Amino acid sequence: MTDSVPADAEAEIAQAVRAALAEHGYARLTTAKIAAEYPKSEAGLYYHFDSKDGMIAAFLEFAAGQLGEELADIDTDDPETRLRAACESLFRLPGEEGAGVHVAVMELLSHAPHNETLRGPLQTLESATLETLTEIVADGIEQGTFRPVDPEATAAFLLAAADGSTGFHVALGMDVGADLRAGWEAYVDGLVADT
Amino acid sequence: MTDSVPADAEAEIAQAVRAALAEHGYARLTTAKIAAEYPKSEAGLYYHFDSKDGMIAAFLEFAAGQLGEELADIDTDDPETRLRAACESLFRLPGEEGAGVHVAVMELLSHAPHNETLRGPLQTLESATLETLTEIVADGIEQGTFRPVDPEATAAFLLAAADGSTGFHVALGMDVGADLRAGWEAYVDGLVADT
DNA sequence: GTCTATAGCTAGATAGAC
DNA sequence: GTCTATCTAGCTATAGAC
Repeated sequence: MTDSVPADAEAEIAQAVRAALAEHGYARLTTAKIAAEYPKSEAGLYYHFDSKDGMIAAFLEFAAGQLGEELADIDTDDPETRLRAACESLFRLPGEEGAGVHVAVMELLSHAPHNETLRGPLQTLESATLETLTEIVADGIEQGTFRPVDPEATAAFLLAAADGSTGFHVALGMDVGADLRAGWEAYVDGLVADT
Repeated sequence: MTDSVPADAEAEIAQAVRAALAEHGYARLTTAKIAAEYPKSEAGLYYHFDSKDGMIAAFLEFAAGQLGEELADIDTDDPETRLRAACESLFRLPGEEGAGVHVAVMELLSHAPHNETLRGPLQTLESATLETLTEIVADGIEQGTFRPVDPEATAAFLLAAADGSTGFHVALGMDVGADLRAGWEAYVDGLVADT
């Protein structure tokens, strides 16, 4: 309970990776840039990790934990409320607090086919999110809140839209933000059963 | 009309960039790898372009042209048919013909916030696609085929889902492919006005 | 555990012959 | 226009002092 700020070294490095990734992007990420976001030296990184990829994997584990907690912390049993809260979290725009993680994950995701080390942690992260969304939708159908859609397909489509909105948004700028929000809200509206 | 195979050098290099990008990913893309997909030497690349970024920008222009043509070639006036054809094209899975372009664009898209040179061409490409989708939806509403949704929001959401499905899919493997297809088909079904 | 220094390598880009 | 050879910078990772 004493990890208020001085977290352990590995967690600090995971944070440094997140910061460096958000600022420079994966393609330009270097251990020197990670060290620049880390209070200690570049060589110090290698005391805690064997390689740069190891540091990135540590960040992914941290990100998976944070996203999982965020989704788990939604404090309601109502499927519609839960789904809307999950969307708020997944569609969070760059610039809003916590969005750096999405941009960073998105970068790594697009590089996953070419990097075996990152593929595992990324699959874990995406699968967990997908499962949570599927559960929410399935619950909603069972309770009669949602129409009897295909839960897997709905969750996959929604998560794809969330992942895509991050990249799409950073490329085009803020002016699509409102459209994207209107888009997912309308999608969720369409799931709700007509009473 | 003699450009059947021996296209001009710049087009050949754009193709080499596409191939190298698909195989190695943006983060590991080097001029040596581009040259490996190019019939001539690495130094030859620099006779036609000033920098590696220039070569990538040339690929993006080529990709924009190809995607634009693909969408323009949809040979019908029926908005529903056009939208479904556009989705077939945008949601094309890795492995299917022509999908390499989507993966490559997706990689570059995620790096756009950190690279000014690529941002312009990418914005052009995504804006053009967005505009086409918006038009199709707006036409459909006007003709009474689609419900009176927000065309901009619908197009943005759909394009985000398409962009995301590429990255999402390559990270998780083929088993979400069917869910993603079911997802976008259900979404389009939901747009069609009840007669 | 953390540092400075640096080894060893590979990248992007250029020089100059042909 | 295309080549081979190479320059210089910047990268990952390690050595060895403290």
